[in-house]
Amino acid sequence: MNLKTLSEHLGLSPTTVSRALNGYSDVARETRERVERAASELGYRPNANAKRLATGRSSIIGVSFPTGRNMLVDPHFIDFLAGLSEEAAALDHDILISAIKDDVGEAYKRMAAKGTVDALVLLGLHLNNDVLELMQGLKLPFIVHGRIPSDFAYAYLDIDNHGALVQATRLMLQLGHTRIANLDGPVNQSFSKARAEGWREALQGAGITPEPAYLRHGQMTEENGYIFARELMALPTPPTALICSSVIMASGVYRACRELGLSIGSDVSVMAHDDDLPLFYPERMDPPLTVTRSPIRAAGCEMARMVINLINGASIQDCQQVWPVDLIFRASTAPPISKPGSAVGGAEKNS
Amino acid sequence: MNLKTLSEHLGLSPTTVSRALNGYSDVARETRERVERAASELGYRPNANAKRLATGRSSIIGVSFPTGRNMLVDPHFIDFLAGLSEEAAALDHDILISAIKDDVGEAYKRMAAKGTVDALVLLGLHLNNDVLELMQGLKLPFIVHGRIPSDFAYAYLDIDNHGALVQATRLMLQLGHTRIANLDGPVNQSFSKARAEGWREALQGAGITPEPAYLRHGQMTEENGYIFARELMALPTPPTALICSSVIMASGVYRACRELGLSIGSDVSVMAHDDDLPLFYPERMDPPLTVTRSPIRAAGCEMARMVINLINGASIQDCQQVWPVDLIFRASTAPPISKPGSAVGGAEKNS
DNA sequence: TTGTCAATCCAAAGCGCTTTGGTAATCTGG
DNA sequence: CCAGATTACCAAAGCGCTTTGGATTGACAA
Repeated sequence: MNLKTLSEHLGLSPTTVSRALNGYSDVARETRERVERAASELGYRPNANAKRLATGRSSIIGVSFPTGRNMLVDPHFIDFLAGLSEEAAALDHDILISAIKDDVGEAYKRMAAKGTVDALVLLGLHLNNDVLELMQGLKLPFIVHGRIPSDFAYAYLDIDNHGALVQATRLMLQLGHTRIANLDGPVNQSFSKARAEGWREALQGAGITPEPAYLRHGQMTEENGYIFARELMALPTPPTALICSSVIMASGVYRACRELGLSIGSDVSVMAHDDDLPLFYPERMDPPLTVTRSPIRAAGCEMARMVINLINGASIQDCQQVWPVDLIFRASTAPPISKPGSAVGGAEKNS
Repeated sequence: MNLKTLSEHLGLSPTTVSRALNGYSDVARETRERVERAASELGYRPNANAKRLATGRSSIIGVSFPTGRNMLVDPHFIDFLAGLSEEAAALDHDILISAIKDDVGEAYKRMAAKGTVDALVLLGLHLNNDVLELMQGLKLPFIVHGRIPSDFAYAYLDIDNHGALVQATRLMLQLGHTRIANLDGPVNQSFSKARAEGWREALQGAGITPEPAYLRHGQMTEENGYIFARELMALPTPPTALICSSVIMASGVYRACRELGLSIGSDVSVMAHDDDLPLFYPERMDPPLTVTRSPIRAAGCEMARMVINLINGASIQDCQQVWPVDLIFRASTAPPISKPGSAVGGAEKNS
């Protein structure tokens, strides 16, 4: 059942049927209704590829992620993808995921030239990445999750990672901590850098020199949380507060503390950034985990809307958002205990 | 840069250029090489939509999952998707994920008629689902992850869930357990049913009547593992062996046992099915978890290959696989302790 | 020399849709 | 009653590719 046979069936021209189905005003209401009825009765669906060829639009938005295998097993990415695809579906768009193996630039060029997708959602961009320059040269609209420094204006959605760490660090400071560690994400990711800077600034604002050994970078896994916590607590002067980049990491920290016999919320304070991942519930942890919070799934939803706006001609300036994060206080953070014998720093302040 | 301008540039007809690029034999080797060189130098990429319209093939395989939100947050699904997309990319196919909201049948019909995808990969099918009958009516090739009873032959890949539970139950029996619980998946899923039947048969084979209270169905979450374990252990005659449908569930069981002061591997034996999920490592659990094992990611890879074969005309009979599972014995399973005072059943047999 | 055949190449007809640039009929107001 | 608007429809020209069904050439055997 294609347009031609449907139009013959109706005794109309393909033009009129097409225009009726696409909501043009130059077709009589009565005719439109007749066409719509026939189309649904006969189960007519316009051939997507013909439509795409004729219009030059595919209603498919591509999601690309550079690192191949690693990305798809990261719950952060997945939850983001869930939000994106859900909202895209609601707006009649499909999501095409393409696992890029090696040459990212080449893959983007290919996608742009092939015309399979109307726009690209870029994820997990590294710092000092030339991908933005490359995309600028292509005609394909794109939006980035996160921000990286660039001479160009581009569409993005990011959360306020810098502000999150400022808030988190200040909270620890207000509780009286001075030895505050930052268990950060991978060193080459922009969000990690923003977090590190927020941490540094908040400390310096309180007159404390950031201790380099208290800043650790790595993939946000349970494993790394565990390793970092063990290493930090083995320092001659261990931190009393640990700020983690993810709840997953924090769960590794909890495990390390349990092994070391450290009581979280008294011996050591722990907090993390909570992306609201489906399998990790900070409020159910023992003790409940203090977090800065911003659901990554919601970011996916919003980015679907934004990228579709972009396709429809919205200006780049209208497609730039930075989301603030909430600070949710729970039992994993408390004033430090001044242990006799290891009294370094102290709790001069009270919150 | 399209075919026409490229062919003008070369002083050849579009026909010849097209045929050269697509490897037809009726073009001189020298010409072909000249065309290929020019194409890569000028960065020519055939327009995907024009190609699709002309050939009727899209090289896109659709993945559909009925349950909307729940699915994308399930690590099992994600890891499967990772394998699928990786292998599909290697075979020059893209993956299109469409989150279906409400009417599944309608959505499939739409996909089939639109021609966006060459085939569909069906996941998470419920028992007594009419989706197979529906797909049979469509011309779109499809393959199912799992098996559900049907009058038709259809392509599928499944693991031997029945055999897995037979193996697991027999292991527990050989260790001397007689009160063996099955913490199964959702009741309306075919794999859960197969597992329940395997459990039942293995017990009956040993002359033991399956105790209905020992069979629990539910989503394979940590939460449910915890709840089921608490409930089972609160029975007047609690089981001494727990077989879980997933490592995730088992981690909930571990938590429950810790709380109850039960020592896993002596007070109670625990095992699970291991899909080889990236964030759940049974060998690192404490104690290491005995499992039946079959990487779900590998299933995704293989299904990509199978569905592409199917598109290329392979017979349905050649696209049916059932994978055996490995049994990996670790410290979480051991002979039961005959507690004085609650001696019900016993360890008559030795392995 | 002539017919045959393989080797190369190409014109033109789609694939199924949208969109441009109309035409014909009907409706206005003067 | 007529010029100009308005309304409702449609023919035909693409979109950029593949594929069918030749056409052309030169080699080779008869």
